[in-house]
Amino acid sequence: MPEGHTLARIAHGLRTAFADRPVRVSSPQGRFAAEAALLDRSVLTGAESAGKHLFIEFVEAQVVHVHLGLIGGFEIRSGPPPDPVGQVRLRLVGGGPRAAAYADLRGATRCQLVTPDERAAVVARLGPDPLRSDADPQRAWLRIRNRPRPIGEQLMDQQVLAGVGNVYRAEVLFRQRIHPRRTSIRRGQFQAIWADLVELMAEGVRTGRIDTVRPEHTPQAMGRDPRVDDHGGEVYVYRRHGQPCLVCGSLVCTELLAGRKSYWCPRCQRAPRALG
DNA sequence: GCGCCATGTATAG
DNA sequence: TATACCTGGCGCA
Repeated sequence: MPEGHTLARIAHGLRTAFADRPVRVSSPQGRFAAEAALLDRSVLTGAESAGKHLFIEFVEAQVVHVHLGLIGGFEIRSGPPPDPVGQVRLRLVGGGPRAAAYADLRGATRCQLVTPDERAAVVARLGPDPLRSDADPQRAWLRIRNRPRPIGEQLMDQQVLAGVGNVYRAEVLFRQRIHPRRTSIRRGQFQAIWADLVELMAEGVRTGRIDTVRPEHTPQAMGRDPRVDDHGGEVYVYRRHGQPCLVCGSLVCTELLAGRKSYWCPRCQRAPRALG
């Protein structure tokens, strides 16, 4: 379940559980075993996310670069570690006897030791991250303005915006009433998208979920039976293909865009004229 | 139990 | 553009 907010939460969780103390590092599954042995018992100094990337920092500028891909997960729990379940690529165990904690990484597409230069190169390739207070949205806007591609494609491009995935793409475009295949959006529209992402993703970091439905559109507020929506009303269009729009009742559409299913409401998000 | 799909990306053609 | 990779949950027998 990894969009940018998930990685930010993981980074925070790792800092809280392990920072400034030696940790046991292992790879029960084996694919990270040699590197884990090098890091074992060294002090974990920090953890930081950049978009959907995670960097776990150890003493002496040793950094583990993690990318969860589509299906990876990093589970952080308090208490003593149980026997590993499934394919645990990386396990961290720390804390004293009074505050034991462990973290298990599974299914990641990337987990490797990197140099500071390699880390910097990864970050340099990313567009501004709405979760970072020092992000410069102007960089994203210039890129979007100069390359007339569908906005639904641009939002998924990590070189344009870092941390946005398929859920936030669908939801922010719905909230801003912009069709995913619209090209050449106006500056004001981009500013609204950015501001909305800043708010939605920060909320995602706080709650660990993606909730995008405004209070006035919840099933209760609309006088609708909450049970009709199997997502519990937290999203407007994501994965709601063929179901009625929470605002106007039109059936939600879907189409492949940038290799992923894009969702939109045909009435609330007017199609660009070029599409007929 | 099986097959499909998934909040992602890299690489081949 | 298509496919490979990684794991878990779901719908459907």
